[in-house]
Amino acid sequence: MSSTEKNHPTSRQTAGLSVSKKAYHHGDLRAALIEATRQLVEEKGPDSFSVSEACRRAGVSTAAPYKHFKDKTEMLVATVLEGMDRHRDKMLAALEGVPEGSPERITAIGMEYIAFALNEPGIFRLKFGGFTDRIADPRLEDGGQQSFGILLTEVAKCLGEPGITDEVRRRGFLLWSFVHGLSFILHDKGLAEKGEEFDLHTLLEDVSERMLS
Amino acid sequence: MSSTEKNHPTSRQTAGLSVSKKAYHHGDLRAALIEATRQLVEEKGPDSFSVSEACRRAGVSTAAPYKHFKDKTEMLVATVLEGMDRHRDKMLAALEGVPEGSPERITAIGMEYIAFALNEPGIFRLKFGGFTDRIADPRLEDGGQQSFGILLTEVAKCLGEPGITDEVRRRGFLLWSFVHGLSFILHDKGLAEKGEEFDLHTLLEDVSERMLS
DNA sequence: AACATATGTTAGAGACGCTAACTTGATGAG
DNA sequence: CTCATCAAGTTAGCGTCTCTAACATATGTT
Repeated sequence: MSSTEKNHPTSRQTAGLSVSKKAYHHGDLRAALIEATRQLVEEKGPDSFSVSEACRRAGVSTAAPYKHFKDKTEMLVATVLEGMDRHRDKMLAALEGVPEGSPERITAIGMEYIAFALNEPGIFRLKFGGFTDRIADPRLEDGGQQSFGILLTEVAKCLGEPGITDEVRRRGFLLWSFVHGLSFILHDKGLAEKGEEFDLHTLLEDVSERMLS
Repeated sequence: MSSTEKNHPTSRQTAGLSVSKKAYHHGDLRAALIEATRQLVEEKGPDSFSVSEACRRAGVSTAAPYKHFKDKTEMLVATVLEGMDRHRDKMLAALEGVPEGSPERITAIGMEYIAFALNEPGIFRLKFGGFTDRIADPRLEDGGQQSFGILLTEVAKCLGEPGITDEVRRRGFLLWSFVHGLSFILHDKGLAEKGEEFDLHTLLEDVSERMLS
């Protein structure tokens, strides 16, 4: 996993926030709290997460986070954003070496989408499970659009379209819906119940073909 | 509309018509609390829901619910179950008058699924957004299986298969994934953003045809 | 009428979110 | 080097929340 050491300035902030802060007492409490939050969200589930417990894990007082985050919600949002970054990077990495314009690129994105839901169910749920519904943060919106944009680009190439046409957008939307729903179902029921009944890769290939033909 | 619930001796009856239990102090506090919970979950969102506020709305003390529910989680689960009953009934009602074996029955189910996500986003999120992930309640499992079963029955008839064969299960699973994902996306982004870009009924017809052919 | 039980109440413990006020330590100016 | 400044931590405490314990009362059975 991401070995966030105290000396490494690994806290890559997304646009909009102040520049990287230097190490004072703790080192990089902001990053440490995000990591603690991520762990707890995975271990106990997003509903059972508490700021206090994250503080205990980070070894600071319960008031410390409020020097870095406005409130609990912003702390979770920051953790979600960090997860979205990783998710996007992994999807892009999954495209490496796969021939341009091949439908296999679509399934590669889908497989990575599903993998994220299964490997990081807590973050997946925070990102897509409705937690962000009532939060108006442009960074959340941008992250989602970026992921969708990656898919649309591949769909356009697969269909031989010159760019993001209406037809591309429509097909992409259908594919996105399917993969999104499939991820949720697998996330809910677990790989054991449904992942063994159907081979995921075959399933994705099947759907990609149906949607792109 | 009958609640098909088998009760253990302590908890008598869910809300509904066949109230074999007479009115004591309140009348039917259990049903009142479920209704208050449902309202609050829709108004404030599941995350902001508190038992205390439901008590205020029902006009009882904050300790009263614990005579009817083990804890906050069970109170929310009861509310979700009530919503699942309504959801299932509405899906069945949507099939009335639609010719047997026609793919229109598939789209009718899908439209009702989506309608639930849009009309009752709070309950939808509680049911599918991961809240029930760590809760092992057979009634939750049964409810989901029932809805899936309705779809599978229609898929079998559409494909002309004798029963729930492996192929039916596979096609149904694909359709379910798509509708599930579509509901989530519309739930997230709202009908304004995506529902205007694409006509939902046409979208569903399109996908049904692709999946069933 | 008397009793047992279901259903409500008040009081309070313990956890949590968050704020106010104080303390500490790194940094840069002179 | 000294010191003022300010970021980043601390403790103390308020209000709210979940849930329990102990008590009070309605119901309906006998």
